[in-house]
Amino acid sequence: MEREVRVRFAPSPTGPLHIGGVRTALYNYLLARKLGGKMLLRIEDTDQNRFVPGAEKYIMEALRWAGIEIDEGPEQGGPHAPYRQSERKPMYRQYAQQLIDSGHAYYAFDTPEDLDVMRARLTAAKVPNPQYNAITRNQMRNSLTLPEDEVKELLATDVPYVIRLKVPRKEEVRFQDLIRGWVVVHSSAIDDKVLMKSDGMPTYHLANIVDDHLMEITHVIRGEEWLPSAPLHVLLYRYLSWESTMPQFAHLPLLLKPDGTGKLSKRDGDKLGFPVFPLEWHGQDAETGEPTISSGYRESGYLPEAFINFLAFLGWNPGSQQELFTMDELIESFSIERVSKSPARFDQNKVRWYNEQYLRAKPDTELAQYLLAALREHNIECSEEKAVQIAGVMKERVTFPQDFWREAQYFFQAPTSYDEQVIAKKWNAPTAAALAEFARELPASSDVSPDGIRALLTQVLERQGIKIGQVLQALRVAVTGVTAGPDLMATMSIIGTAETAQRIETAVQRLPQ
RNA sequence: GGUCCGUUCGUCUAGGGGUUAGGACAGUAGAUUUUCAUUCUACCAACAGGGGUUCGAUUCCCCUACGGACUACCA
Repeated sequence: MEREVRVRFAPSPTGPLHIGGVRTALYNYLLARKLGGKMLLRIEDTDQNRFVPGAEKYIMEALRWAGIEIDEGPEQGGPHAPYRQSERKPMYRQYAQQLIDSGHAYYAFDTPEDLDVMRARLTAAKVPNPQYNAITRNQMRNSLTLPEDEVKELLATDVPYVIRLKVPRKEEVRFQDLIRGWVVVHSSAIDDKVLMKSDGMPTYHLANIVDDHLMEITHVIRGEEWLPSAPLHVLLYRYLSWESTMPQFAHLPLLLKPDGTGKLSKRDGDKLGFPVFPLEWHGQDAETGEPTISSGYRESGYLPEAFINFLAFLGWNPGSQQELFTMDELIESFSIERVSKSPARFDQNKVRWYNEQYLRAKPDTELAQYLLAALREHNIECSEEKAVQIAGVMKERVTFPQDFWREAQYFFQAPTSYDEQVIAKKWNAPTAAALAEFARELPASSDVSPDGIRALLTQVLERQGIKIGQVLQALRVAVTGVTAGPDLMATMSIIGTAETAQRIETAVQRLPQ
């Protein structure tokens, strides 16, 4: 019987999610939806030392903003609750015990100092890969080397100990990665990983295998940084006798810093010149403890659709020439086989381009709301109708929602200064005279449409014997103060004939001829 | 150092034993526009190197180089 597809996104709440994490979540989500399965969110908080308050909430909010819906998780619950590993603590012990009973794991009583000494000794002896393994475990203090009685005694006391996996000395471990094909690693390259820490918490390796099994996960889609430890996970499935239902693995290519040196990390914050986080993050400096703010895509004005579309294409493509995809289209077209193997760099230009595309596709009435919100903040009255008109003429010229207000202020405020270059070149007595006459007649004009205003202007200029091209730049600067903007006739029409006339008169008075 | 993964225009990528190696972003030029932007058109620009296999390799294999990940009682 075909198993229901179940995938999980399993972040550790040690800070904000960065865009690489969002992409991992996205690919998991796309696969789940594509195959009619379930998307789980599991919080991997087994390291109590690295707990960061607010991180879990941030992760959930970021996913929600991005449009990645969770079917089972800490918030929504589900048949395999709880979905926080710290709350599942009692469940892991028995599996570690099972491994000990079957001879695949053992107790180790070495102190951190013992381990340091061991590593130092191996390094001094020029051992290529100092690790706790099939060879070195014989020289350490563990249930393999100590007499049985002593082990029992130690366990009965409160001497701290860990449980380690007994990795075979010589064995090829292989698995098939959905993206990379067969991956083979020799067991000698894997060390005797700690499964249970001395604080009673499982490590990632144990917890993730146990939870994936219990939660009936069918596909593990995670970052490439997990590739080297995947064989270890295969070994765990085998020793726990779960190999027949072991999930399929897919290791995603990393997201690199734009200069190509190293993977993107959350510590990059704002250092790269673009946000690495979906949402703004309020944290604190690791050394000084000072509060810090890292910018986010949401606050920078990126639309989630654009952000997601861009992110989906970082390491995946549909094989067609289509660039713009809604979430539903992404789901429809997604396949894990088309994820590329090689790492990708973030391209700021392209995210911006995506944002412009999605912004322009929105109806004017919706875009007008961005402007209206900014106007309210500045205590400026504006009818919805007027805001819709402005949005309509401005939409081709903006990248972010906040650009509407920034670029369109002259619709509400008369210019306080005028572009000097245009004035020097285009402002002269005949022009001023013609514009003055235009301004005198404009308020009485019955047709206030762009075409009507144009007709009046043409009429006035004809009387004066001036060509329209000679005065338009001057007129624009007189009305708006700046040289660039949407169609001037439409601009004047939106500003209103009375206000436009007044602005022209002001300019005629103030500017030298 | 060791293990593993990767390498097509500046960037994201398509392709795949015989192609004018395709698209998108960026860049450049032109057209449109009263301006700027948009839009349109064109241009620029890539198979890391060396060996094989083959009639023929950018494509398959090997080596080298380069890049990256991992190498914790972190995930």
